[in-house]
Amino acid sequence: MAKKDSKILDKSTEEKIKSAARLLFQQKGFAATRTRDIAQESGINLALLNYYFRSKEKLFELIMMEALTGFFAVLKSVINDSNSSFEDKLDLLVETYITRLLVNEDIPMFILSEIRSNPKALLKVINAERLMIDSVFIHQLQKQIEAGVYKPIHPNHFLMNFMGLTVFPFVAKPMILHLGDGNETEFRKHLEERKRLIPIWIKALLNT
Amino acid sequence: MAKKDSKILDKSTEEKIKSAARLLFQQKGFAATRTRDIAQESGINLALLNYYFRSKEKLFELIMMEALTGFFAVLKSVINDSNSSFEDKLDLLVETYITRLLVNEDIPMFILSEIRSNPKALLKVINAERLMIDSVFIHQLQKQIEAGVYKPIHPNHFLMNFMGLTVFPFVAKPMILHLGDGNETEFRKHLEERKRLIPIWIKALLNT
DNA sequence: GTCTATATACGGATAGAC
DNA sequence: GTCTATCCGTATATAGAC
Repeated sequence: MAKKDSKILDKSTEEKIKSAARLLFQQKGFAATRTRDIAQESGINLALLNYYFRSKEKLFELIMMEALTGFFAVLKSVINDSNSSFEDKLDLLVETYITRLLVNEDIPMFILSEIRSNPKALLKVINAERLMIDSVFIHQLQKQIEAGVYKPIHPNHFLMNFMGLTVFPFVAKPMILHLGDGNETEFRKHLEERKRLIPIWIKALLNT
Repeated sequence: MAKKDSKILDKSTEEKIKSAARLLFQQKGFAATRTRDIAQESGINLALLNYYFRSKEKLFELIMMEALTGFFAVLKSVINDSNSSFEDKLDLLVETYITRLLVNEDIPMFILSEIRSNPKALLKVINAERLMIDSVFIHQLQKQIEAGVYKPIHPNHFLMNFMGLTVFPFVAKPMILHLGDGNETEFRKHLEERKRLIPIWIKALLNT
């Protein structure tokens, strides 16, 4: 934001450090990541890390903040749009998230595992609690249930099912590859298929 | 195994250390856990940790090994039992895992996040790859599909759906509590309900 | 087996030259 | 802004008395 007027496309030092930090923090978590490794990975010197970001912790908070806001930006914009139907939102959410996660597979594990050690981090970014449960999305679901389109279900179950089907494969990828017959490419192919399948499945669950 | 002849029920020092280590490693992961904290938590002295387990790493490997074998013991015994039907296995697996995880909620996150940094750890314990995909359980599913009882589905999708619905809530608990209306007790109540619901849902998916 | 004291290494952070 | 050299706290591990 500050010094982004540079006409050159080369990443600034600051950006190089952030990229490396993102990579390492997301792969290994805060505690297992060494600032020295971040420095090396970004091709700069260790001292510059502190010069730009003051401390490992500050740098981490920045990365986590950006990951969280990025992750929830989509969600927030979609689930409270009153111009689209429940079914539209369902399609859009699944499609958008799987697409994004396929280019950045480590995000869910990163967020979930780090939040476990520091749950307050969530509060800063998603100031609104009950973000999902109070959304237009869920209200529309309840309308549909009242109208008899779907069978009754508790919103929390719906939430668990929806997220479970969509993001769990990314969290459990190593295990799934090991238990199943999967190689990397098979895995990605299945995830692509799930963009289409999950909305269908979710509706099936809502009719059961 | 070695010195378990003690007639006293008090936990041995070795066992006290292991309990504390289990607690801390599972909550915070390997890198964020300090051996000093394990010592303090178990009420013994730091030196004893190395006396019994040689190093932090060795202790961790032991804890992880036990977690993995515990986690997969159930799975292995159930999925290759040829005397029970596909549907029986489904019920039993969901019931067993939710029950166990409700008393030890950190296990899935612990396994999944540590495996990410060290995927080879899996190989040691689950020497058999394709454990799931080559099981009687999955073969029975395919028989049912051939018989027209269920619609075709790729085993990997089935695996992702099954695990996603069952274990994801435990992995994402903090997020789910935050996004939903959940307090701790609601959460547990929903998980109890899911013992009954998930098998029904899975069958619904298999008919879609 | 259990403790206190300590060796040793490592990782985060800064001083200061350029 | 960027580097090298270094400080200093902390964490693992061990020595050695009891």
